[in-house]
Amino acid sequence: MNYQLLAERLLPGEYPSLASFEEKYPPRALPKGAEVTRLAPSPTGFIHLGNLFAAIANERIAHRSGGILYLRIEDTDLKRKVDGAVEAVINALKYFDIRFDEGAEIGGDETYAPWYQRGRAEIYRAYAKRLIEEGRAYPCFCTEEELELLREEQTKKKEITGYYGKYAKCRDLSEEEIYRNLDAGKPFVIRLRSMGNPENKIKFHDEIKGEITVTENDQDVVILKSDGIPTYHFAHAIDDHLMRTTLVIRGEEWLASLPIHIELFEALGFERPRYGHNCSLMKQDGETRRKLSKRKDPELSLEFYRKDGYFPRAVKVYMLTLLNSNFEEWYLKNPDADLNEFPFKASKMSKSGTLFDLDKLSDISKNELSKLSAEQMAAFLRGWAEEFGTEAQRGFFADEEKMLRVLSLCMGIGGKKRRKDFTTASQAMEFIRYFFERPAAYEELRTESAVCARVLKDFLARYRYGDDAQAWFASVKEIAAANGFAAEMKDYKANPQGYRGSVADVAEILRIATTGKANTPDLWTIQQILGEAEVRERAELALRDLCGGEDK
RNA sequence: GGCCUUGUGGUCAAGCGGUUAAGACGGCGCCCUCUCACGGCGCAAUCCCGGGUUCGAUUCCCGGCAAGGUCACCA
Repeated sequence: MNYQLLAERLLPGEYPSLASFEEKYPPRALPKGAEVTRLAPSPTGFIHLGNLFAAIANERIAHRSGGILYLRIEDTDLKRKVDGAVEAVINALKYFDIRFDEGAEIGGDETYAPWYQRGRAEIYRAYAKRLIEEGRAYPCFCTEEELELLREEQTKKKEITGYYGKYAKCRDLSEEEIYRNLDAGKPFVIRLRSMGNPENKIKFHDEIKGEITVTENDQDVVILKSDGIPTYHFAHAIDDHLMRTTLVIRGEEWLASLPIHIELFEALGFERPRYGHNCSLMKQDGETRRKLSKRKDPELSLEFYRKDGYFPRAVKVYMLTLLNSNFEEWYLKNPDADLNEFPFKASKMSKSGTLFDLDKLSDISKNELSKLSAEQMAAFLRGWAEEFGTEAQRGFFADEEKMLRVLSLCMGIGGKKRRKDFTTASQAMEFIRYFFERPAAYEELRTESAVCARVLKDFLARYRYGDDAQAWFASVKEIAAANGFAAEMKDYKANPQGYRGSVADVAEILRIATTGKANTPDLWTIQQILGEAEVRERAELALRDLCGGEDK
């Protein structure tokens, strides 16, 4: 068979020589050891935790080594295209401090452009043409229906499904048959003529998993679809070679197609990049666990974290602790270090799927947020409120000075110990709400309401706004004593039967009256922030609404 | 079903022939001048199973089992 002629018939016209591509996209002039990594999403615009997970690994490895991280868009499937998706991806990642050096919509060095695969059609076809000329690729005229039938037949016979060996009908079509089909105008795809044998096992070094064995590929995979656009596999081999990628960190789901890629690189005569296949994020689903799915699991979406107001650095720290097992220890020792100083290593990446743990994330969030100054916290909350908060919540920021005092109190700024009350912006806004709105409801009291009423009346009679914390608490003790409560905790503990309760119960009454809640930071400070008139007002209100206005 | 990967407390995990089998999150208990938060102390809880190899296996080998991934003209 004259492959030369066939190639010309299949992909007519002049294509740039393969050598010219090598020239146009030369090896990168980077210092030794510098890694070139990439992110290659399809333009659905949906970027999720799994993407972020891989993105952080790629970014860290590239930049730790003095290399390059670039963004390539795999838009070979039109069905997946969504407008504005690329910008969405870039912005979402920027939020987590992941920046590209070059790539689609990035600017930077354009030597290796175009970054959209649709813009590289000529390149793929040129290589496909060469493969046809060499007899390593051939046209296939099978329809999708035929392939479907084949699959059913194979399944029924319990044989391996796919287009290979004796099942590859078009692999050995005669020259005559090929041209007859072509003349009839039948659509065709280009398939690789695989030379592999699945009996052969290949040892392979994976940067994350270590030594693994893979089976040789024997599938005559499609490399060019009937519209002349390459499949992922073919585009991957060509792009990562021409863009001079040194290390491909990608999801574990690609491990199964590694044999195809190995054969493709070999057929094309390219040196392979190194690979690292990282585990996926899992979720507990009843008895079993499964890969986080974008349809079922809202927490997979990055949007979920933005809406809830998770602090970006916290999410990043959490990802890092999952990504590198020694990160947590390092971070404990260097709590204030720049995250980029951590010596990230692909070999420290986990081999097995990890269950996503919201509790852990919350804990990290509390710690991260507690490191902020009141000003930083206010800025973070305001940013969140402007985008996701209610009108009322935005109103909290009207009095900036008050907001700063509130945050300082809730974060323990100025005290001996930092408080850690906040996990997310939405939770924090709810937490500080009583500073800005009167209680709409009261948490349950341990003390009967008639007694509460007396305590509140006493409080109203004795409250002096000018009292310092000590004097204030002394008067709370007096109120306690006057109403049959133990003024000293020790006394109460020594003789619980002898009292109606302790000063703690009295404090609870006052706390719930002024905030509606049983648990808050220091009450005296809260009252200082609220102001005398407001404190009295709330006590009166509580007397009426909480205690039914009971007198005596 | 074939192939590949993975199997240490509830979760993330150190460990890589001899350890009281780290640490973190979560849970529980106690302490900490009024609650909460913070902090401190403590408790419970783990080497998937079965065979080998070895004086000795969580660690090495084999075989099971389980979980996950993948088998498209999607990436």
